[in-house]
Amino acid sequence: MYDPRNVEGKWYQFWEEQGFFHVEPDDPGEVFSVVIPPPNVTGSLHMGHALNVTLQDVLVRWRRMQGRLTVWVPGTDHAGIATQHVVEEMLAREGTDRRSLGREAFVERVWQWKERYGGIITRQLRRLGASCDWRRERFTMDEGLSRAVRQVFVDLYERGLIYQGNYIVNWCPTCATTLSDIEVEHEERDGKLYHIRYPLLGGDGYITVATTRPETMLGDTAVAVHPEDKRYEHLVGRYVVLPLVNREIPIIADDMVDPDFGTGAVKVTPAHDPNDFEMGQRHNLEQVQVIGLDARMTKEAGPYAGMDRYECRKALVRDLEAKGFLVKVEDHRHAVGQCYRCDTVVEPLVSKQWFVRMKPLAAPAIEAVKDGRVRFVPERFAKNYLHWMENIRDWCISRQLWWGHRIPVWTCQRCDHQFAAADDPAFCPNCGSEDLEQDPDVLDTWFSSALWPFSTLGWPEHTKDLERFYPTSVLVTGFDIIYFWVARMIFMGLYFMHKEPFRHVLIHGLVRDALGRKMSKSLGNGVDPLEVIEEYGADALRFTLVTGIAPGNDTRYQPEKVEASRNFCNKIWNAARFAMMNLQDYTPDGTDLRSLPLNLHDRWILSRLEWAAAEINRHLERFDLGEGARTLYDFVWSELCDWYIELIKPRLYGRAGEESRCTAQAVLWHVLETTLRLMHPYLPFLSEEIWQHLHRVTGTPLPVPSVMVASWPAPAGFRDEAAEEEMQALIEIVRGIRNVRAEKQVEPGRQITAILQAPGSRRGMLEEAVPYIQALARVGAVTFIDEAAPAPEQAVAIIAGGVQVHLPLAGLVDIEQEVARLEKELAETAQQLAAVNARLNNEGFVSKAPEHVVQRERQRQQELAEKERLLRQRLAELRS
RNA sequence: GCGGGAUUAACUCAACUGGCAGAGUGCUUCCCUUACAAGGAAGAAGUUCCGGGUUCGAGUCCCGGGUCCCGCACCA
Repeated sequence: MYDPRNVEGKWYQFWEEQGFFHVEPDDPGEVFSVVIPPPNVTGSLHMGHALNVTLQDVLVRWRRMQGRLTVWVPGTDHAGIATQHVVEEMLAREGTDRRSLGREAFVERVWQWKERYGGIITRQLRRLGASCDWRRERFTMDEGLSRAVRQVFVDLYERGLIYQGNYIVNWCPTCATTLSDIEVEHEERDGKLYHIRYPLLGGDGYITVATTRPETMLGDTAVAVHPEDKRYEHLVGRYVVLPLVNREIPIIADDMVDPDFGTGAVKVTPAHDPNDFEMGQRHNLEQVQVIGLDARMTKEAGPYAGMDRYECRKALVRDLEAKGFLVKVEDHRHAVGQCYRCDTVVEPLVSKQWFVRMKPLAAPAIEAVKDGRVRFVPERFAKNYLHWMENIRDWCISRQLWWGHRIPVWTCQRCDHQFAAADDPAFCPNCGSEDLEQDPDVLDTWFSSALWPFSTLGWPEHTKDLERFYPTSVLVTGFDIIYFWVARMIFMGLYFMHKEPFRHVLIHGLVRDALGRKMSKSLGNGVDPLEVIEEYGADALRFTLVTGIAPGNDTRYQPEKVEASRNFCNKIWNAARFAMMNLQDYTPDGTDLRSLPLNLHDRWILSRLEWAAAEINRHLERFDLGEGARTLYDFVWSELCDWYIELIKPRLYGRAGEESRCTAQAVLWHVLETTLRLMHPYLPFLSEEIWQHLHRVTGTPLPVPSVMVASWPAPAGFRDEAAEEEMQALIEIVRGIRNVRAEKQVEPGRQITAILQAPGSRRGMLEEAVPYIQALARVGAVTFIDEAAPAPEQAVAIIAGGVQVHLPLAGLVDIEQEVARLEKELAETAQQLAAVNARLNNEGFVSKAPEHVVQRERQRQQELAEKERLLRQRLAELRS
């Protein structure tokens, strides 16, 4: 039984020590380069990583074997909020917090933490077999990448593409920082719609507004209606008195108001709602901030000051009701924005933040995808990308955190001059003062990861790596970060490198649990890949993750699937053991296999192997890793193991003479060795273990030190259609006999006799195959009779592969049963034949279908007609 | 509201440019046959969600509908 535990670690260490993962930019060859989506330093490997990394590793190992100059750049992301949280929690356990530590000391603690735990995930990637070039490992906060971040910031700042402004942003009160638009998740929730009466100034009536957030009314600075709304036309321009607050605010008309929603009149709170903010700008409305950074009411909220926003809502509604302003409260389902990190309801508020002006950056990034310089696989994701890019808003990049790239902007405390600088400045370039203050905020983590494809290669230095490996060949990532990351890499890459950062984006789905649920900490349904590796091996996990997946689609993790993969590994292991047992006295001597007296099944397996190799290659080219895996599986199990190995057993045991034995050995060696290379991208450890053994056992010097640097199988002209057709017939005959044995319940050990009636075209093949039919179908004597001869008595007839096989089974043959069986088969055959005939008699089909399709149908027609003829003949004999 | 997926054997999923609907698991029967019981042999199992259409031919393309899922959106 194969035990991966004793195998995997050893080979990974060997590969890494031998430097097989590493290449130099000066090395020759067409480039295949990949950058890993950097996992969070705080993270540990989950199934999503495992899938993502396996896909990359399969592609990388395959291309490397193909001879491409292949580099896979690994690294980790500093993950601002997540990492800061982790360290803050640690501090909390120590009974302290970051504020008592102070900024510098806190950042120092985070670095310590990173040094200590940051390596966990990269070690886990090694366990999976990831063939990353670890000498190129980077971290988004290391010196080089920080330099790149500063350079980019300064550049964009100086070109006016980064600006600072007072705008409405998303604020997470728990994380105490702003969030970009995409970091806010909208979730439908049951809420209430409050209808509140706002009295007109002058006391001659009122206007009723509807809101889901009554507490924000304290910050209302207008009421808006649609300009064409007849109901309110006469009120536009008048004022209302804000209840409880007694502020006089105008009634304005704005297109944004939907007359059909609520009462058609909307309260406007420019300081706490993005739409209201815009409306406020259009109408020059005052902003009154009534909710603070701590999600408590500010002093602007008067009597409500200090209350939490939800407490305030309750109190306010009570007061409105008491004073008769509340008209009604309706149930209302609406989307509430929540922080993607901590699920806290986000508070929109106005503050001074840094933004990236997106329109000019987005335009080329849209073009690059539209004209196919960047291709999404599957293509449909391009649509999402384009839609988002085309409707993009400016990107809020400042975060009120301490862990991250600090914004490289300084303000002179003497002359107020503000400037960005790549290097920490000693004095103000304007007035020379040394009294400078740096902006306290840090950048959105995604700002640095947006640079990843070129910053990891050395930018802003003009390195050889950058020149050789950029643009990268393919980016492999999940659909969930297309906006966060992929889109941003594309515009940054185009802007700073003038070239798209990658040619293909391979998108994969989520790994869900066995019930189809998202794996999550709160559900506790996550499966730890490391535990799976411990139990089943990395190869089994890898194979599981890539089998049966289609690009972009989610997959479910089911333990049975890993078992199936583990079994596959074991199957290969046992087949290899068998092969090696029988190859101990064999050493490949470079003889061309074609010069050997090849048997039918030799030619067949060589042909099938070559077909499988071409097929796997084709699937990999198309990023169809799942189909490639399936092809490999089917070839190894259903062809190599089930048939070829069984067929050569008599030969290997010397029953067909020494020459036949040597030939079988030569073919077996070749097929196994080639198959190991074919499987290596999927099953790196197992293939290496066997490949090394195989060479040692057969005393073959290694052509290269490892299968991972061996060459990818290339076509060698072994395709043989005739052999495949004949072998197919032989398989059908063997199966036919086995089937009859099972149906007639012939004892497994009992040998039976077979009498063959075959056309001349099959005669040679069958005569050669006699010993194999005997071995595989447990047949004793095999005799041939003339095609025209009458069928033997008391025999069951099988019509398969264009051949009649008679099995005399005295005592087991019931004529009536036999007639019934053959009639059933005849009916099926006749039906199939009728369908084929109908197709071929159809003028349209013959004239319009491609030649090879018509040809195949003709072939089939012939076979079916022959089968039908033989069945009828046999039935007639039985009935006479 | 707009967009996108999914829908195929009991379960989980494949099926490239339209060309004989396939695997794995499970199920039934038999077998410890000198690589492998994590195995071998044989077998049962399908209205490809429904209804139209295009086509010689549709799981695949088009139109309409059902169910489930996911994005995006300024319904306060």
